[in-house]
Amino acid sequence: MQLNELSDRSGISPASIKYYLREGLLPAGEAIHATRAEYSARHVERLELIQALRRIVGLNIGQIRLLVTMADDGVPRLDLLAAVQRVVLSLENYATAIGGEPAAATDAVVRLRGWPDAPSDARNALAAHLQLMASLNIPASADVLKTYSRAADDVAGIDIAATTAPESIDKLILTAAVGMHMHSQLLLKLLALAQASHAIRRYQDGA
Amino acid sequence: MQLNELSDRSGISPASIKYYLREGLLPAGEAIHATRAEYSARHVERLELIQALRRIVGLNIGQIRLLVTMADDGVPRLDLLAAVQRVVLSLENYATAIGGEPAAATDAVVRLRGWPDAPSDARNALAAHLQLMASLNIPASADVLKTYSRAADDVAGIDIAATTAPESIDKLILTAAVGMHMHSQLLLKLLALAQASHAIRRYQDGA
DNA sequence: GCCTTAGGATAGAGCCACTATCCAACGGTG
DNA sequence: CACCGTTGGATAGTGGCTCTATCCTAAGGC
Repeated sequence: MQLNELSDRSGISPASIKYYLREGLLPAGEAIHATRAEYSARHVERLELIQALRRIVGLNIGQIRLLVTMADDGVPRLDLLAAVQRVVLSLENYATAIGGEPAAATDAVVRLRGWPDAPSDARNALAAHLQLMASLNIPASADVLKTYSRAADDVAGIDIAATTAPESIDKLILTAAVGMHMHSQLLLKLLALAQASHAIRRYQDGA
Repeated sequence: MQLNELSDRSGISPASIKYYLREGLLPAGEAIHATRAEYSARHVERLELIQALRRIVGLNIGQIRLLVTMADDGVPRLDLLAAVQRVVLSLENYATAIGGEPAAATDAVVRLRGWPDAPSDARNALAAHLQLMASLNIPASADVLKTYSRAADDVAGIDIAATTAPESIDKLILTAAVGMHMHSQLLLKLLALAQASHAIRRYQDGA
């Protein structure tokens, strides 16, 4: 198919498709000659992925490019999933190599939960975040960490089954990213409702 | 103090301060005459609030204006806190009045947790989010909701004590918004680490 | 009474994600 | 065989957002 048909099938304007081509999110079609190129179902799928990552998950062009480049380079799926986690859960804005008290608190959480003692983006991000909280005078007590980490452990335990049946790399990224995003947002919404509920109860009992 | 001193004390450029004045985030100083205005400690505090909401929490100008307008209008603190929750936890992008299955699931969660059966932004957002998930073919099972809501309930239970000692309305907004943001991000980081840990264990056991 | 400076208004910058325009080349159609 | 319409490719423009820089007028201090 040619550009116009690709546009019709994906619902994305030709101008935007050209933009994605320029930005390296969408591989070039097979050039028939100077002014014709043939696109395939793979391009439709890629556009669906791009659309979902933009509109639903809210990633920017650079983040999407990172993911699709990894996919096209054929990096191992675990690395790919780690990258998805990094961009979807905003683990990327944290410098590595945090030391001192936050690192110790992070280690304590890992031991408490019996999680494998391996370095990861998530672990760095957690340590960095604890440091940030401390610097803002919002210390996270051991009690808070205990309760939060138990909650996270419980939730992660039932989440993990979701990453199955990847027909294609693009589909894998799509389901992983969208699923991760929606589940984290679900937890946040529930947290909001729980907070509101506790606040109501508290003010009613107090009044 | 005058504009330049306000700028020095807050670390915000005079141009930006003028911008905040124009946008209605910062009340005008007391006009001495046509070309002089006197600013007070209240303005410094307000600028700190604006800065924190922008840089740390990541709110945009419109969201900040909403909060400070409410504060200046003297709305009840509970309403103010609800508004803070709405913008910090992104409850605002959801239309109200969701019905059908998602609303039923939401009601079930409320009953299960023994939360007060009152309408709220959080409740609407939850129902809307469940609807969105269903439409994306990522249904949230009763099991998921049970585990997630228990986690949220636990976390909210220890969070609620944080909202104390508000010396001023601006400080109340600041601590509430920053605290809410940092705690929700903390939970997300822990969730990321938990997910990564479960994934590692799973792949190690499987391999 | 003059010169520096504050305040206020307006316009511009820089980033992002598109979107519209322009142009040369080619293929289908008559 | 010639021509019109469309395609692909490059480039420039748009709109929203958050500032930032410039300009001008009116005062206060010396």
